[in-house]
Amino acid sequence: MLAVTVAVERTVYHFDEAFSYAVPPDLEAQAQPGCRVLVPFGKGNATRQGMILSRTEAPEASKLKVLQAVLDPAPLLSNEALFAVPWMKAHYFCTLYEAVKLFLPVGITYQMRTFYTLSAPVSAQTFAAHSAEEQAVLTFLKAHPGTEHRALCKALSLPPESTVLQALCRQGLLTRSVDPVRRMQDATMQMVRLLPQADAPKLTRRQQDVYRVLLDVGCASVKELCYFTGVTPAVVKNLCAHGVCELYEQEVYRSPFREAPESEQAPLSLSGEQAQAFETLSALYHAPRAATALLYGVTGSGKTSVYLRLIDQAQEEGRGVLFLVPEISLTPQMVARFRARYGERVALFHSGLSMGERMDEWKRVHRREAKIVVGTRSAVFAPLEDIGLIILDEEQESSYKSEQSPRYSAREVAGFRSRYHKALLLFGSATPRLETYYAAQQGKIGFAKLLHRYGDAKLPKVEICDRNEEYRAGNFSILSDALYRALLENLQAGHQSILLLNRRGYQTFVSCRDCGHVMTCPNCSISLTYHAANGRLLCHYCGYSIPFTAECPSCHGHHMHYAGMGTQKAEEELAESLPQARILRLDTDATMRRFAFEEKLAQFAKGAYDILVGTQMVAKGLDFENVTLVGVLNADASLYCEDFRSSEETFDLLTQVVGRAGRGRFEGRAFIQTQTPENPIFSLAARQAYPAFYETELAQRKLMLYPPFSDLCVVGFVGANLDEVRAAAQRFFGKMTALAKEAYPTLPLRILRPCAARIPRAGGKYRFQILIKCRNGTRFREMMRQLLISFGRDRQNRAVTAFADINPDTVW
DNA sequence: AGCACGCCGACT
DNA sequence: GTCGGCGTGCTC
Repeated sequence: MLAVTVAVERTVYHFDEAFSYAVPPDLEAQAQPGCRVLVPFGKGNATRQGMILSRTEAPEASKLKVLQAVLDPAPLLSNEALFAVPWMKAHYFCTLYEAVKLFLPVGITYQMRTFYTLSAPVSAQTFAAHSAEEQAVLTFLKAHPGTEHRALCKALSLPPESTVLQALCRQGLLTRSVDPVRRMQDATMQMVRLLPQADAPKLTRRQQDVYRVLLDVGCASVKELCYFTGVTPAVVKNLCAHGVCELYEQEVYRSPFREAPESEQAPLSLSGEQAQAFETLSALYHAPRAATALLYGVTGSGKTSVYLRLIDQAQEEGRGVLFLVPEISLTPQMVARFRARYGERVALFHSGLSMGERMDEWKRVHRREAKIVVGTRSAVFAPLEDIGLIILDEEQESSYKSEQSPRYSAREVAGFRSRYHKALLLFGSATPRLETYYAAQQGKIGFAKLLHRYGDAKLPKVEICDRNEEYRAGNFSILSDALYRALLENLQAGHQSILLLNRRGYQTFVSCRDCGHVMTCPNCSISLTYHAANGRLLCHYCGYSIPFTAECPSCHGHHMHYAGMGTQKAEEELAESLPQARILRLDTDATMRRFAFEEKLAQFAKGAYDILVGTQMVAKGLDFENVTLVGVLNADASLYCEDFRSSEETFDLLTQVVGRAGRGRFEGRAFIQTQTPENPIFSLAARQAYPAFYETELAQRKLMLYPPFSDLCVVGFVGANLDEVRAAAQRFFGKMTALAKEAYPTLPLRILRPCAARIPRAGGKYRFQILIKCRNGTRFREMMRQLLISFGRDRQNRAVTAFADINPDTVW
């Protein structure tokens, strides 16, 4: 007897597995792995969706439940995806179906909807025996059989908690059916074509116009035909009625591209250094095995040209390409460049697409009509076959890691796919993560370098401004004297400026305005966070805390300071000190619509503004000729936040923002405002000296046992009651230490005690965490799986949910 | 997460 | 003597 294993939707991690179902004979042919199905599940045998993972043989006597229906005529998931699903579950502690969903566009999902119909005509006697409300339901359903639950409630304005429908079903008057409904239909276009035997009888003038065009082209969309001939659709319809032509539907794609591609096949000319990098990477691309490589290229060295040359090559050989970018660098210019070069072969995926656009781009890739996928994190799941090349541009970006369940890393998933396809996985960056550069240096992955700016453009001159001096002198403005003067000069010279307000981790750390001393944890080399609730400074890595005092422990001054600053306030202050300047403010926050953002940037490019103030987003990717001055208002904000990656992120940010100035013919200047000018990170970033930064930072990581010398695993606990959350975390900690000792004595582990999360309360729920320094291997993940399952099964933890995240990119 | 089974208190 | 409260346990 044929059986299938099925990933069932809406299961919970601690009882999730591939469930087996018997396949009735009539579904045997259709029940293929990769097809969605409906299955009975649980005590009540409620219908649920599932995904067939594999076909197996079940013993004749087994009492399996039976598959109800197969929803897809052909598999939606490839063998690769089916293979990846259990892999995702093991790595990211999600359910099988959660993993399945990542591979599908949302629009393609079915929703289970309840429909009501009258079981039989209702006699007048029965009708009269019911309440007014019930009578309304019966009357409505007589007129509109098969009405969906929500529509019915809306039409009769029934309250959501109403039990009228249930009651009528119980009495046998109504029949309820639960059916799957596609969330998003295929888009179609109405087309018209000439019928073969059509000899034109007497036609009106307008009909003749249409007929003549159709003779020419054979078929056309009704819309276009009407536009072309200047008639209304009625004329076309009439023509069809005369048997001259016929209407039909054709599927069309909802496209995220606003314009047709302008074909431009500019030949790529590579510099000697670029050509050499290309040769190195090309050799890895052609290797018979999967390969990983780092393309380390200083800002402005032209990494993109190398990428494009590699993509050309993969295209010529007919292999698929996955090009991933962080959200912020997916600019319209970049998309246009890809479109111009590769036309319709490019599919685009990013968060700004509508559900329909996303689904249709997915379909184009699934049908092999597009072989180049460009997109952000989730594009890593695109249904590409025969991948030859995967590129992760700006690989250090934290947007490659999902912060919601399933907490996958696009880097790792890309690694999985490159191994499956024996493809080249290429990481590109001017400031790679330490882990990646380390692997390249150790020879674990390929290494190509671009050490010179293209065309030998000069780096801007960088000045580091010591804010402490000025604070002591009473200048608490957001602008240091030097930066203020430079802005003024730039304004008078008619050049533009960019100011970065570093908001990552701002307002969390405490520092002294007199001497610049930053309060850090003695155990973790991480800055302490001020908690107003108990008036203490806290370390979220180890739980260390001290009472907050107004006195600086270093200089005994009394100007301890922990306030942050928003872009809005910065803009106001700026307008006050430079009233003649036209200021543009840009926020990363999703509050701003996509178009508004693009529009404003275009205006800035045209010179409608003098100064651009913004957050992280202004630091990366923007390329304006006339920008000759860049200022970082608060370089420290991201530096002393409680994350071991803060140095790396700050270095990245500063390097990028400094690279924004002087990209055109004018020489650029950059100003970095800081309270800790003695920190070597500033002069290193000013010189774009990544290798030197890498050496110092690597030594730190080794000392503190941080990546690449270990992996970090965060176990998070969430619940409405603080005591219960704390107790649950404590129990987990106890179980884990015991299990580690008994069952995994050889596993390298350091389990830190439970403590409140960095954001201890969010969405009305309390959050605790346990931090573990570990080795992310099969055995560690197996141990974590056991712990999470037993946690979920323990009655005591009912009010608390737990999750695990290995190597999260941002502190929770 | 749902859903049913089961064992105690307020009603016909 | 029955309806239904929610505590408990299972999900092919």
